[in-house]
Amino acid sequence: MTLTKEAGRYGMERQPFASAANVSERLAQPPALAISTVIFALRPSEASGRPTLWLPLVRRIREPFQGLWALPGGPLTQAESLQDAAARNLQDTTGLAPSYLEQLYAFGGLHRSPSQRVVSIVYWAMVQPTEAEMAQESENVKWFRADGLETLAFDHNQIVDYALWRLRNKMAYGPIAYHLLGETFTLAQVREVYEAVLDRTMDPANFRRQLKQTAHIEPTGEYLQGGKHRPPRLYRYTGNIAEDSPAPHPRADNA
Amino acid sequence: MTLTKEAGRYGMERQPFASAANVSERLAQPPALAISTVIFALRPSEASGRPTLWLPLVRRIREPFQGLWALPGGPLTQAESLQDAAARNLQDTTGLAPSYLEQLYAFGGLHRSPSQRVVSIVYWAMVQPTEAEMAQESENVKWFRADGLETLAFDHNQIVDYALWRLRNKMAYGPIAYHLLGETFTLAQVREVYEAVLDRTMDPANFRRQLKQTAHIEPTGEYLQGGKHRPPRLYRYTGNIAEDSPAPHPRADNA
DNA sequence: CTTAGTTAAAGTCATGTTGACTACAACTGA
DNA sequence: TCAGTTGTAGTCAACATGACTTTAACTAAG
Repeated sequence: MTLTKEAGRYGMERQPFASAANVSERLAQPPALAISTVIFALRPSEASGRPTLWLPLVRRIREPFQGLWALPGGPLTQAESLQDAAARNLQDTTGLAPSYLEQLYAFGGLHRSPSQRVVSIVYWAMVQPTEAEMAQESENVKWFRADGLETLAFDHNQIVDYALWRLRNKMAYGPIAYHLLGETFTLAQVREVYEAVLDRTMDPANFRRQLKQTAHIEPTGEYLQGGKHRPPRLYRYTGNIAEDSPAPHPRADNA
Repeated sequence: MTLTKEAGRYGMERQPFASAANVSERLAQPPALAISTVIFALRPSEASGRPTLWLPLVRRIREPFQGLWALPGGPLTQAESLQDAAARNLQDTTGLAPSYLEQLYAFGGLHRSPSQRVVSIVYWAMVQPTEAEMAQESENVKWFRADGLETLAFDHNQIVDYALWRLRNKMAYGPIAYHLLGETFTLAQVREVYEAVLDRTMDPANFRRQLKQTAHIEPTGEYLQGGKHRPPRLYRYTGNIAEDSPAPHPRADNA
């Protein structure tokens, strides 16, 4: 089982190893370090009216990729941790507070940006659709449907795809779905989130049974009024997001 | 559901957001970027003789933390991707080829290093115990048991703990265990890996049944000779590591 | 007031998986 | 030949899952 055989498995490019002698040369021009954030929120689809995934993008106002849409991001400030930087991006872009925030991946390919080499540490977040209704669209900030995106700047299409993949993976287990909803919600709304993200219908009865067993939710005692039919019971999330599994390391960012 | 309430959930530190005006100031002194690798391998325990997890550490030969043990790592070369840099660390340190290599996490706390701020992109790897028997110990490179480590340099204890947590998590599902073994192995050896990493005994009969159903292995037709008892059948791993779930994005590092 | 229509909510049943356990086979060494 | 050990297969109850049925609660039309 040689290295060459193994290399194909995890996509490592074979390449002669640099000698340890030219350390000074390596440090000559360190790569730029950027923080970006993939922000997911729920919005009713124009067509069906059912909730679907959306994310905000910003328009590039300079080269490279001027005019194209890109993930919100920027350089890392000296005074802020990685997670703080991601949260600040989110605040600057949408004006919303993140209901969930987690590191996605560090992208460090050699040719992600045409001129200088850029290493991007990307976070992904979820915001609740309640406050402000995510209204803060402008000339250079716009919300897009998460699936079927047009061509974005840099490798941001791949990054969004990866974030979507991880969102779906985390959704399958763990109670993250609640962070796309408001403070209170009906069980049908939770199911709609699962159906939208995982892209398949689920039996309402079985879904209810499973939720009551595993997830930490409790009825508020109130009911959602205003509908045309029997008003559904409202619930509240009571669990702690830090114990999701598989999940990121709690406080891994703080040191 | 305010930001303050939410902040406690994922451990984000509340902090005034920097204004967008002082971008030039931010770029004045960019953080240093380092690549480190947590390398796991299987070794028989001195006491019980059963296989346990070990990892190689290097001694710091300069300040800060001079004399303490640390994860192998170094700066990022301009010409190599993040994963290549991690693989080079592994090669320089152990001389072994990685059987598995995956990004762990980007650690970017403000005070990880006393003097300059350092952002570390950490990978974790698994090597097979066969070739070279991991013999390459020296004055400044030594193997340690993964549990019960002494105090390491920087925040490397936390990083190792996180890597262990993720290894256990990945082991529970997915067929990564084979990457700690050689090309051929017995089912009992696989079970011993699970027992060592997950730290609990497993029923041999049930373990066999599950493996045959899910994991992709096939008998080689040969048997392991030399034991005192009935010779066990030898197996070979036939699956593709890229389809593990949950897993890192295939080729996320290449762009 | 009655009834049709819709949704919430709970229950039923067959199927598959899991963990604990038993039984048998194969081999070594005394 | 026998005792001891390990590989291998099978059984069984407990449990979770998916598909489905049934009842309850409510609105709106007639």
